[in-house]
Amino acid sequence: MNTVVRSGKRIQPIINNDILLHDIPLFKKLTEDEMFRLELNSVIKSYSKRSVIYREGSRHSGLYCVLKGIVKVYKIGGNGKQQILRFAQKGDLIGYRSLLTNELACTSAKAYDDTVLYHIPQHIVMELFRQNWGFTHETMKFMCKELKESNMFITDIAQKSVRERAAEMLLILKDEFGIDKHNALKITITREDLANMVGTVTESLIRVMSEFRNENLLELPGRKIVFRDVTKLRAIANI
Amino acid sequence: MNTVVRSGKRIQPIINNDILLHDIPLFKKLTEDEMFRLELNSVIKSYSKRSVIYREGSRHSGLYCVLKGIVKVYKIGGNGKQQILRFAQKGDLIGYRSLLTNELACTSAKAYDDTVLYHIPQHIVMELFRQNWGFTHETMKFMCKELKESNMFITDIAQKSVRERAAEMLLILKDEFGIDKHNALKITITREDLANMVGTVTESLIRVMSEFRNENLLELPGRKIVFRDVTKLRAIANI
DNA sequence: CGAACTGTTGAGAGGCTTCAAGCCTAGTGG
DNA sequence: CCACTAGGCTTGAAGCCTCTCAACAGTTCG
Repeated sequence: MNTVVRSGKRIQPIINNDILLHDIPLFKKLTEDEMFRLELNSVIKSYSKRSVIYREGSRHSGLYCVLKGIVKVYKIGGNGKQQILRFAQKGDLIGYRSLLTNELACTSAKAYDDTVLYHIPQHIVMELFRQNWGFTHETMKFMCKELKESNMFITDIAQKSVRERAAEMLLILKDEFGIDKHNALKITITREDLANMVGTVTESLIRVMSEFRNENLLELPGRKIVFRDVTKLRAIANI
Repeated sequence: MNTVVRSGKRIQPIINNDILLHDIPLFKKLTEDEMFRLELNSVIKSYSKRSVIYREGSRHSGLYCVLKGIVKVYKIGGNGKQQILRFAQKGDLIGYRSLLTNELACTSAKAYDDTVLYHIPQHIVMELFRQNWGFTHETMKFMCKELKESNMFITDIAQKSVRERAAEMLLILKDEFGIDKHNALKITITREDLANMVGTVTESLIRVMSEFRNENLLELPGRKIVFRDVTKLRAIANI
């Protein structure tokens, strides 16, 4: 049974049994030997909330896999405004684009929670790609998922109103991060970040959220977002 | 020297020396044997202008590579409006997403010109992926290019004005399809399609184009688009 | 406890869409 | 070859959605 305890260059003492590589579909494709070589060469890095993992325009040679926490992946527009492209969580890959193309990063990534990443150096990833098709295929499927979501998002942002997009984004967050027993979204997100996901300004997003509250679709106690009528939200989102 | 003349199932007589597989970077990665097997199993398909190649929601088992012509890849939004995601031309791949994930197509593709495609059946592509890392890597790099462009486009469409996006899109078309000796865009594109690329309605796009003409940045004789001041356009695009 | 950040609401301006009407042009059929 | 017609192109007017600017309340954290 492989656990990160076997990891060669364990630099952080955070690792415990909550975090197991074999929980992650991608790594299930590896043989015991490959796994051993991987762990011998990879590094587990932890990031405290709000710390930057990499920045647009920087070079980072390797692949990151999220083991724990949430990573915000975003781009800065011409006017300095953030556009959030996705939130990556356990099992998700980040930084693979510049790995494959040897270009500079075209996005930035920031820890949204206290986050633990698995960093695999470029030559190891490339070696695995060469020798293990299952691993490569799994990575390609992940890329496809992102492409599909990008295509959907481009169409939405070009054609839907802020109200529709906001409803849709709330439902996406609900699907990705889940809700607790009180129907409250598990991820805590600021209004500004929600606006930066939806592709609008904070004030507009707040206005729409207030509408949703007045229509009894949401409750908004403090920073929580509680779902009260998912069916109607889905109708508004027009998915 | 491999040419398509060697192709096994040559169903169309269109093939001539203009179209050579070895012109395409992706296929340069294949060995002579792989190339032979590829040509033995693949089909060259031709599509007349405006004919549909595949439709959103359909299943198409295989990979298409554009040999000649231009393919419009788009998505239909909730209101029935097209959002153009990209134009594929010689050497570009289409339809690889559903190939890798075994899902239904999430976009539609239509021949924009008289177009010739190379269709490789799924099992052959998968076989090549397994055995030839160069081929796989080339494909992954292509996917990365699309992801990068998607990320940029999402940020632009969320943050820039129609005027800025229109200028940028014209410059992108100029880079991708080139201009003739009179500085006219080589691709002929309707105002509606331009609007569907930019993510706006036809009327708004036309108004912006008229502005550009009045500011001596463009000439618009008939259906042509002639560039007169690329520098200023670039400034407006705010890249 | 106070500073800095986040959330909220209002008012006003402006960009973009919608609807409507007419012109142009490319392709078709007689 | 020409007339015709459908589809593409263009402009105007009106109104709505969204953004901007501003002020203030609430919250968090050192």
